[in-house]
Amino acid sequence: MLDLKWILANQETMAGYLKARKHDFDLKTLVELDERRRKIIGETEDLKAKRNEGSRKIGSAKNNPDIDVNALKAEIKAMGDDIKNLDSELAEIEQKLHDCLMTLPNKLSDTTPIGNDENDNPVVRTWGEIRKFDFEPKAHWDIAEPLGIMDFEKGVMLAQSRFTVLKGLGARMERALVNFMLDLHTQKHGYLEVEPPFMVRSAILEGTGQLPKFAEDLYKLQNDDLWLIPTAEVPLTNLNRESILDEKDLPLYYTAYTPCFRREAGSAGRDVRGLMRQHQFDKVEMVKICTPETSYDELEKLTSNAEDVLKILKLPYRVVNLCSGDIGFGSCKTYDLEVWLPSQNKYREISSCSNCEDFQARRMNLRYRPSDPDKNGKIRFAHTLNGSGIAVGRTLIAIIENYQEQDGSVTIPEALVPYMDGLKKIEKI
RNA sequence: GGAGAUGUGGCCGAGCGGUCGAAGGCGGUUGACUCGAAAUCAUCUAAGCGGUGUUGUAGCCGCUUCUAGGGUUCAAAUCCCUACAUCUCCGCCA
Repeated sequence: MLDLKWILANQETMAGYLKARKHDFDLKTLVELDERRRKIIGETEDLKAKRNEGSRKIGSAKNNPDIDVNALKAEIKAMGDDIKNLDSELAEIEQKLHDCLMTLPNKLSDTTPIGNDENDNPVVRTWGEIRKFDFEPKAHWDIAEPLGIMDFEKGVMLAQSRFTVLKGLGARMERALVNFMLDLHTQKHGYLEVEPPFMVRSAILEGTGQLPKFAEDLYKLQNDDLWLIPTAEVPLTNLNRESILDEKDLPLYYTAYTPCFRREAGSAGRDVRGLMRQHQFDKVEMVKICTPETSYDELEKLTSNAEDVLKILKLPYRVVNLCSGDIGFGSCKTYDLEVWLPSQNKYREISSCSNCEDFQARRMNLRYRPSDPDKNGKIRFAHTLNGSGIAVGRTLIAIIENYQEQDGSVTIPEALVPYMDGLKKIEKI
């Protein structure tokens, strides 16, 4: 959510952002709603001021028998209906205004390039040597199934398509990757490990921006106001919602491993084979809460924290800066990390690191008290950032494909060996 | 699931129909003392919205907010109802 006052004062800028995002939005309605709102506030507040004054008079009439209390009561009571009507009209308008604001996307950073789609995302940097195979590299499903570490049919049998069963060393490596990533972020990068609920209330999803606009992407429980989380960003960012933090306690760094649940509505036909696009997948997430002054530096650090995972695993990747047409609803600036997949002969997204500035903080009323009262004594909204650190299933894919051998075995990356009980290779038994 | 108690500002905690946006304490601010620090003393210290005003964010006026949503009343933190949460006891359960 953006500051209504800011939007009204910068309508052209906002319209520019919307155009760059290719996002339809009727700013005029917003302006009109606000005008009506102010008008009614003026009327209702005048009436209330009169009412309060009258009530105060009655209160003081105890020691002043000259005042006709009954007449005053009748007079004030008569105003009650008007106030009630105006208040309910106001509530209706404010609800509409709020609904409207909640569907408005975030601003854009000056450093977010203008573009139409993923083809316009500039590459910021590339890391690692792409391995030259002296055989035709296979797709991960053609390697994993014969090894007995992934079972796609069983996933479908138990649930539906886009579910997979990991078995044996496949399941083991998934768990090893989670531990490796969490250890890295907690021990080397200074994050606090968190295990949050995997289900959250609607208001929590509104806080991070998944609701109200993207309900069709989420799994909702039938009998409760609870949804399965699509990412740990949701519970982590909301951890400090509706509170006022002290600047001296910032920045806050959180990391969590959680499964993520996504309906993948609208992605029918894409990545239907393999582990690439699942309804349920594991992810280690990083979230930061910080001051506006530091949030872009924190984004660089956050991104490099995610890159470290790939560097240590020696997986070639590149970093792209998402353009205005590709960036997410709630983000001002996003770096995507794309890992090299030999079978597809291209880079594929494995992490997404975003600075949401105060967009989410406004939605969840997450604020902080600046420590320097001379400069910025007022309570301000914090900035929030999130990034995958990183998607575990896709890391498994990347390892299997990049570390595959001609005989169908998979070498285990050196850094992961200690997490695999010293095992160096996954082979056919 | 059953019974009872509780839910107040950044935090703790009083208040139980009007003069309460709310005592007191902690924390924080500024000043005094000090070479400096600690201690002590004094001072200020809730947020949102609307208006006015300065135009870079002061001040002033008003409205709202004491878990949330309803209700009673001229008037509610205070009374009533509902929901949610916390604590205690019982039941159930991993």
